[in-house]
Amino acid sequence: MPELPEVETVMRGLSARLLGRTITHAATHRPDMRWPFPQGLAARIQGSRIGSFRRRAKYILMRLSERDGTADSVLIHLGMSGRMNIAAVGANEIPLHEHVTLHTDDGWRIGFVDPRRFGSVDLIPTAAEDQHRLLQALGPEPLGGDFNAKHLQARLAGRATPIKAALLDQSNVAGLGNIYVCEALFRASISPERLAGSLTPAEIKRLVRVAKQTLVEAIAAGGSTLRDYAQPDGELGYFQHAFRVYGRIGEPCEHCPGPPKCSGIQRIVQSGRSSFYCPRTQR
DNA sequence: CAAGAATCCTGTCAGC
DNA sequence: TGCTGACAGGATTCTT
Repeated sequence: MPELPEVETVMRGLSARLLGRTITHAATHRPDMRWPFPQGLAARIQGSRIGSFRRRAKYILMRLSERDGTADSVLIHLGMSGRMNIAAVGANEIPLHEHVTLHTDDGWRIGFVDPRRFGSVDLIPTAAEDQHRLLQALGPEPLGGDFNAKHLQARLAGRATPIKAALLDQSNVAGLGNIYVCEALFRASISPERLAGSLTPAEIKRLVRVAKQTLVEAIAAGGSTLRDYAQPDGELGYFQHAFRVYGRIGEPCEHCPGPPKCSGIQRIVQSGRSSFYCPRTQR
């Protein structure tokens, strides 16, 4: 899925096109994705003006202007394969795997496409956004000041789980996914198999620094384009060209001579997910 | 409680 | 070509 940099990029794309527009028509094309859509979703957002956008972890919050004394936010998660298509209003047929469609007063059609349907859409009161069950247990934003060595140290202390899994745990830090955890661990020269509680203060400090750095660079690149991710306007992110270990099995890492002197980047499976790392430089 | 596995779903690609 | 199995950016829920 889209991890934090991709979600941030999608949110910026939506914001550029939709801010201040009115939703003239909304429709759902099935009753659910990861979870059932809230009752009357389409009818409840139809006629609303889009006031602002916010990202929290890998969630997008589209805030609607006040109606009948309360303001609601549309909570969107892109799951693994979710995409937002923005196009000029054209043919009437619904593209394959488009589950929600919005139309704006200035003639744009926004389609939420998600083949695997791990994504979700909910409608919640803006005033209670962070109390939502999906947001309530999230850890700090990785790019915020609250994600620092002291915080991470406290969260990792005594933990017997691999650091890889600890960083994917959204209650420790919210927004890192498989790619950026692999990349951050490489940059910090820490093996994904190290037990979380065994990291030294110096390593934790380094990890926090390079994780932020990786995300900042990825956002600047417009995210990473793998199979099916694209920005709302169809632009492709290009951070995938900057991957140092992700998907690069057998290649030498940037510090190593590579085969035959060194077997290069390896792939292992940890809690069902691929970890890519260099066993020689990551200890 | 904590850690790991199973689960939801579809598409794509490698190998035979 | 067509079939099969592995794998994919996530995160909850179920087992041990």
